[in-house]
Amino acid sequence: MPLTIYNTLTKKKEPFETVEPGKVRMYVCGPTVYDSCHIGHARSVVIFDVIARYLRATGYDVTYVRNFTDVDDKIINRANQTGVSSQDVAEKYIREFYEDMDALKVERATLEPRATGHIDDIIRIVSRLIEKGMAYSVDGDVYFAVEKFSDYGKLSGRKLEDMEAGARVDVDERKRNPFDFALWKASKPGEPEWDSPWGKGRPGWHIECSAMSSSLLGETIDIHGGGKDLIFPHHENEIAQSEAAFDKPFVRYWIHNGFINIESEKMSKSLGNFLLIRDVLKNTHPEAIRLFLLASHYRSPIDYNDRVIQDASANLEKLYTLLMRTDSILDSPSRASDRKNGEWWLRFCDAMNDDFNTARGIGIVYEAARAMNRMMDEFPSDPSDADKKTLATNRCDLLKIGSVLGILTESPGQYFETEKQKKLNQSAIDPAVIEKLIQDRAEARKSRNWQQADAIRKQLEAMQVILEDRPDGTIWKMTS
RNA sequence: GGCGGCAUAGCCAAGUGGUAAGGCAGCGGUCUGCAAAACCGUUAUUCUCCGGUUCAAAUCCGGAUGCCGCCUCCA
Repeated sequence: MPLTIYNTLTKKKEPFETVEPGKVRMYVCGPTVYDSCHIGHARSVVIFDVIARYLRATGYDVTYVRNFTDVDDKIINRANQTGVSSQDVAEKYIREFYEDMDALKVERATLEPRATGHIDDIIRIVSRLIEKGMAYSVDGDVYFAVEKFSDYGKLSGRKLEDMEAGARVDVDERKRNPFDFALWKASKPGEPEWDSPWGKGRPGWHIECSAMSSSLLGETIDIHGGGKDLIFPHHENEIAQSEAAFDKPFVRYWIHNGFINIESEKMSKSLGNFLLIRDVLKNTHPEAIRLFLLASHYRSPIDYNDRVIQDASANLEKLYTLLMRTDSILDSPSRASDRKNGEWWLRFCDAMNDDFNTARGIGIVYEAARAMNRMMDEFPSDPSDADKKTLATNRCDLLKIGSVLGILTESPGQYFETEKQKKLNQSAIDPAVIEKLIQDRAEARKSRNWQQADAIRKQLEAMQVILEDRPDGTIWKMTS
């Protein structure tokens, strides 16, 4: 099955055909850098990270642009509140964004431009829109005239006449239509500003994306993505600006991800339930967060709560347990060396080709895991080379899928060690005490003193320590 | 008021015309000195409800109920 993508513009799944065969040009709206990133940002960034990885894994040459909007009212407000410059605010949160996304194992985009790096492009487009009569300037501000763009509303499915003028829009006498939006804003004293044909000022919201997208990727691009909330007005306005300026379709496929609720409630500042990525990372493995984010379809709303995070964590552990087991059987755990596309990879691609159905893809991962465990259960104590080869091929598929989802990137040993360490730090139990008890138990077992051995097991259980007796010795894990 | 979405087992979640993936939890079993891990079996005659179309519907159409989102520079 060829790749199909649900296009917000047409409200249908469509076969994916790029402007230039084999090449994908995609642009995803990055953050306005005025505050720390929350779990909702993580969802959007991780989803498009996976989309880019998948397109590359299936042979596309992908140019992925994710911007930073680093000049904006919210940044200026933040700067005024905290008494630092807008640039400092932006720098701080760009730095945080990278810290958070690196921790979540998000790959860097091909290009990560900043709005302030494209002021010339912005001015050029705004001038052009004025020349074409699609925009007008008033007192140093420039507005886009929505009535001049006949397709206005085609993305969000709204009609200007339906949008009850003035209902929830500030009435501004200087605007010809209440939905006209600012392309350029005259600066007030102390605000960031650039010279322009309309006087000193700064870009309005939407225009920076049109500028960066067209200058870095071209006037028609393949994919433009972002959160659902951006459909209106942000993306609607981007279409208006870009298509009015260039007279070409702006974007072929619009992709929008759904939102995250917290305990069934919308995240909002007023409810105080904004979950920052850095806080979630304190207690949850980054790959478990990715697993949680990808376990539902990207357009569905999802709920964040302890239960689903525990599920994701348990599932991740299950997969690393499997990898550890395969590695104990395989002499040299082949990595990308065995590049053959096995059954699991092909089935995974089938799922992903259906509008990036990661939920189904993850289901296939678990099926593969079960099949591999079963295979190993049935192995003789000294498995043949043919057995090992089959296992290695399966393992290779699993890791290849993992490299698209951004999971299973650690060695199992490393994974279990860091998880253990993290839980130990939280529980304040001395590992030396645990090791000592395990030794005592080993001796009790040697002398077949089962009562003593079980007593120690119980004692350790009370300390959140679970024992696992293996042929080559006893290992231990911390619970939750 | 306008636009849109969702409703599948105790929980999470795929499935958009051909007879209900997967995960968690539960129960029974294999393995184990006991466990753990792993595996096997089992758990929705049925997809919010009512009509309709069809040889065939969780899937399409109409209606009802419930929940949610956007229309405020929120991912």
